[in-house]
Amino acid sequence: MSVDTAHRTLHNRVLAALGPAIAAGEYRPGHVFTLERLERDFGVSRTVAREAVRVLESMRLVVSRPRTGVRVTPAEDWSVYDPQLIRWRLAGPGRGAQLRSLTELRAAVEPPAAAAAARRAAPEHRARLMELNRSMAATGAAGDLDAFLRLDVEFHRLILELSGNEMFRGLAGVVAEVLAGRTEYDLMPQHPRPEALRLHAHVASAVCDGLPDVAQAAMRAIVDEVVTALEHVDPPGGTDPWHLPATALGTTGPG
Amino acid sequence: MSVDTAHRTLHNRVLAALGPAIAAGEYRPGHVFTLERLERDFGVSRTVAREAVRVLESMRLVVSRPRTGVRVTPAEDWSVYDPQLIRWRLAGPGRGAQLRSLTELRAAVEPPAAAAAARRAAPEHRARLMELNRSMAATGAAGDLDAFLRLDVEFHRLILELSGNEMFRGLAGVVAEVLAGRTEYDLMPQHPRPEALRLHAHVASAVCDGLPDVAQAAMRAIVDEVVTALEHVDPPGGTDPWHLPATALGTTGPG
DNA sequence: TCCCCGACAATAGTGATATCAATACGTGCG
DNA sequence: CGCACGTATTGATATCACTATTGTCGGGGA
Repeated sequence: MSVDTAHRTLHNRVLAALGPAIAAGEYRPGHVFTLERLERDFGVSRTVAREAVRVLESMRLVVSRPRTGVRVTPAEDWSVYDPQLIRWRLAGPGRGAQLRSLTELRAAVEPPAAAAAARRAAPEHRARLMELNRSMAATGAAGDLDAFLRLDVEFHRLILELSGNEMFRGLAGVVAEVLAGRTEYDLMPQHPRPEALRLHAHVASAVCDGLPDVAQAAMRAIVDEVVTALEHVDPPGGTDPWHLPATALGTTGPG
Repeated sequence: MSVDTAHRTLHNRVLAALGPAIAAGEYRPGHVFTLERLERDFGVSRTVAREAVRVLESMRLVVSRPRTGVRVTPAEDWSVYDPQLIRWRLAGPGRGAQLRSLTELRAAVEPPAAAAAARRAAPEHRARLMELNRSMAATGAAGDLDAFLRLDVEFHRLILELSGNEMFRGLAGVVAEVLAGRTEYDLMPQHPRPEALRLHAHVASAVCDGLPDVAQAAMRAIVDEVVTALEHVDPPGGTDPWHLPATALGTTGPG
């Protein structure tokens, strides 16, 4: 999207270099930068360096203290819900772990979100779900995976939005990233599995008809399938499934 | 907590004034500040004003553009998971809505987190749960609500940490705020309800014994009770339950 | 006459630099 | 062992030049 605006300013460019490096763990917790060092390394003024540090500080990646410098914070203190940090981690070596934890988060949130949507969504918005589902079926049958992904993302985003809960809605971007990550790593079959499509249809119609329990159960079936598939190919402590070829994984349906 | 560190720097003080005001909706989306205006209003230098704006920008409360100024963003674009923003909203008129949406989020996440804890927690950490639960029972019986709240918070925090999912763990602070908000507004009885305490015990022992389904069900009972109590006293579009006297609400157990 | 488009100028953020103040860490002395 | 002082580093200010954006104005075409 707004890649240009993201790098429009100098401090954003510093951030785009420093943030991912810290997020990737290239600097141990406790590592200390000095502003002067940042100025030299990035060839920027003190003003710019400090602005970058302020943003990093606001996501708790670093703390800045007089006489000490800018100290890297232990990862457990980071603001793990910061969209920018999520993106940085998804772009780095932590991608697998990040996608796994985000997938579990999805699995937790989307079923209740579907239930809430069935309970609270405005009537005029519910039909859009059915429409989306029809488009998904058509695009899936045609084998247009790109278009299908867009529709799948849109479907899940709409559920989260219709839930009427701003915290649920706030995860729309995360869900989009996870879905994109799945297809990117070939965890998606060439043609979406019919069963998964049917489950999406169930969610849509249950929300339309105002049946929270049905919507929740159908959505839970969707996300649980994704989670168990992930666990199955990735026993705790095992290798990173996102870096294995698709054939070794057994593809799963749309989520 | 670190109130001093939060206000240690000038830009943090500007932030502490501007952030809550924007979060409270005192400035309409589209409202424009100029840096010069901020300098004058807060009596700070341009550097400080800019640093504050950078942080606000990183939580997407504002966008800063040349020739335009610093424009307030529509609320639906805000980074609603930013801990600072959550705190600001909890401190303002949006407190009720914020607590409600956070409670629903809790209800979604904590049961799967309990299941994950039962599946993955390190053996040496599980006993601590039982210990905490015993303390809760003792403190609850003694009627020490403050100490009980601390233990309750600690209990739920531990579950989220033992889940082994960093996104779940990242909600520990949120859960603490919600629990504190509940007691603060007298939604808690003088003595915790025995049934709720028993449910907490069930969660603890199920996690200890590695029974994900039991842990999840018990935790779901805990949080569902809270959510339904909340819905019962606050039909959609109704008045704000957090501002009503406790007697009108019917108190509920620890959560 | 109206509308569209390009150029220009006003405006506010962006970036750089110099300088001083405040602070906290470490050392060494009492 | 504790306190004070030196100093390194951030915190804050002032001021400059640069740049991007937008609104406007004028010209030309429909």
